[in-house]
Amino acid sequence: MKVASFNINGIKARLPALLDWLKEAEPDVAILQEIKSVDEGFPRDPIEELGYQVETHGQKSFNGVALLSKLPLEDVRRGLPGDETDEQARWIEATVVGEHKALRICGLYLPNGNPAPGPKYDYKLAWMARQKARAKELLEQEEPFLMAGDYNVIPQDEDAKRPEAWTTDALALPQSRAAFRDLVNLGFTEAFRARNTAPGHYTFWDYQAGAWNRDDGIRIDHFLLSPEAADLMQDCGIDKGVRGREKPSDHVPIWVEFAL
DNA sequence: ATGGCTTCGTCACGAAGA
Repeated sequence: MKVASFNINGIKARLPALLDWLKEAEPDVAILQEIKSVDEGFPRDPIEELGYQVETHGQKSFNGVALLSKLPLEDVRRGLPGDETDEQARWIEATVVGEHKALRICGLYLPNGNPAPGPKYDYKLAWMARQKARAKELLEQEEPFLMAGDYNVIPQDEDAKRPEAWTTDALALPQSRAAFRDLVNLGFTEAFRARNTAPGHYTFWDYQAGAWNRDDGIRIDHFLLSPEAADLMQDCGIDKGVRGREKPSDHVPIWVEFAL
């Protein structure tokens, strides 16, 4: 079973690029972030025509996450628990039922947090604390589960082409990195780094300043796997080439193949 | 050396992203 995550930066602007990628990458499950659409405005039809069940958690203009699956999705849950006043659509969960086992999937779009310090950074750290609480609950099930998406965290210096440019940024501040480590250290496997320790692998290149042409990227999209999911991982990767296409998102897809 | 863009919503530009 191939599970992929892709921050598409607007479903309306990205529909052709998304459909092209789905047809060629053929993920069984695609976790989308920044759909920037309300649920009613999401173009379900062309995606359903490719054989996907579509579950969205959207809002107007900003944020918004979605799950696409060729296998049945059960127990869909929208929103990150822990703060009833939080109106930002950044979290969606569902269980995908495979041939032999089920996999709980959490799709997330973690707050950017800039400028830091400030209220947006406080929101980011509070959101990460809520994510940690939810992760603990799910780990206690001792079943395969994963949390994937745009974490808006550069875990280490080797995850940026120019780490010195990010030292005061919310994506790389020590507190952000500590919160990410704290989460991983609950017992998760960070899929990409479990298989590849080399620098120079990125998932985001800014639209500005010719970042793509200079390969001036950062690695901020991640898969965290529970022990039971990590045992099933067969391969993972980054679809870097997608960034060089017509009208691309500023992120590229990442994926994990499971023996499921 | 520096700055360079793209999206959405609503209607020419502001806000947000990272």
